[in-house]
Amino acid sequence: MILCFNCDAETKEVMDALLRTGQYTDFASAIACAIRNLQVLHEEMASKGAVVLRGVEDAKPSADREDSRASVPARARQSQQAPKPRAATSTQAETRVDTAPDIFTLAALPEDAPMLGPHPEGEWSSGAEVPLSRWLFGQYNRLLPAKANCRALASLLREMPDGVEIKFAATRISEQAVKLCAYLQQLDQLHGFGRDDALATAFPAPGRSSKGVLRYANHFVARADASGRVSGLLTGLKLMSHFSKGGKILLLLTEAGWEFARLPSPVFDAQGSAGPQKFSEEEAEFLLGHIKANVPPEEYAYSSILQAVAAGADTPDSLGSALAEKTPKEAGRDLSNGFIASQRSGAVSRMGDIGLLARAREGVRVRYVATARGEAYLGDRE
DNA sequence: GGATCATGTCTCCCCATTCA
DNA sequence: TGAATGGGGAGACATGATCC
Repeated sequence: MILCFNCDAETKEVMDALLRTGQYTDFASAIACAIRNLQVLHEEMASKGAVVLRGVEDAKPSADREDSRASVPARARQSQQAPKPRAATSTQAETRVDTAPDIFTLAALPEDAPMLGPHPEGEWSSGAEVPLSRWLFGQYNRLLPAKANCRALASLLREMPDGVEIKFAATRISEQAVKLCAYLQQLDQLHGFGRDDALATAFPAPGRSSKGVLRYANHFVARADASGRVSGLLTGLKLMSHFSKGGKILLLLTEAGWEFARLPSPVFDAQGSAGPQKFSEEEAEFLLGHIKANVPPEEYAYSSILQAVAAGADTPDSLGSALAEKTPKEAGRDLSNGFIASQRSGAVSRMGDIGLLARAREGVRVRYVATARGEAYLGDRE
């Protein structure tokens, strides 16, 4: 895109000086950076009434500083040393976020329900046996982003009550998700969460390639293909609905998406004291009930995996083989082992988030174990 | 400290579609 | 009709955890 604007000699000299620092490749990158900074200033001023610039030392997590260690529980102190944070970068080192960004908090939601979209018609009826290739895409590997994005979409609907344009929503929410990731990484470090439990998994890490942000936008918020077909985690879980108007695709929450967004979150609403739970009991029960009633592919995935595990297919390889053998085949399609592993791993991780299945590590090997909730889920179905 | 395993994330290739 | 583009999917690579 090409934009033109008038600029006086003094401003031109400032831009030349910025380019001479070597930190910007051209005028466009310097201007883009300036506009982003202006946006941050506006948001900070709107929400907090002031902007505080801090040095890198000040920006380190307080738990790392000697004077605040006494207030950190012993278990958490030990665990701070155990897990290594994801690839540290200069940007990450300077990022300190005490709370979830406003857009993900309960306070950002409209008081009354926004206009909601109809429950999307699905291809599969309740109780259908869904081929592995038609389950939710395995790279939708966590459910916490679904909560975050329902909140964020509800927040955007306050400003745009007639529907949020899909590209705007994807861009805006994924940018905010980078800040959320920084906050969640801090919580992971504080609580000593390893890979299986990390809250920040699936969110785009700050300071890394913009492709991670794009991936988050496409996979976890929404994207439309050339034919206008919308995909993504929220669509797959029927928490979001969409419609076309004036050549644009607009997004709305479904009733389930709105209800899910409204439930208090132990992660996003804790204001710096978030505990180790991803979902409250109420959130987990709500999501599970919604999936059982309204999302046949996910319901079938959960029950197939729980049945296979109960029958002894409780390792990654044996579970993959069992699923490939026992789930229906899609005509004219052979699945590679890699794709089966991706589908299996994604579904198992989502089940872990909702408390149906746990990974038990025995040395380097993993066994899948149904939790009490998982056994109850299977019992209810049979 | 190297090897191994499981999983998460990123990149690239192939193919279908669109455009000139 | 060939070039350009975009998306889906598979594989590559990175990371964390553990064993020996």
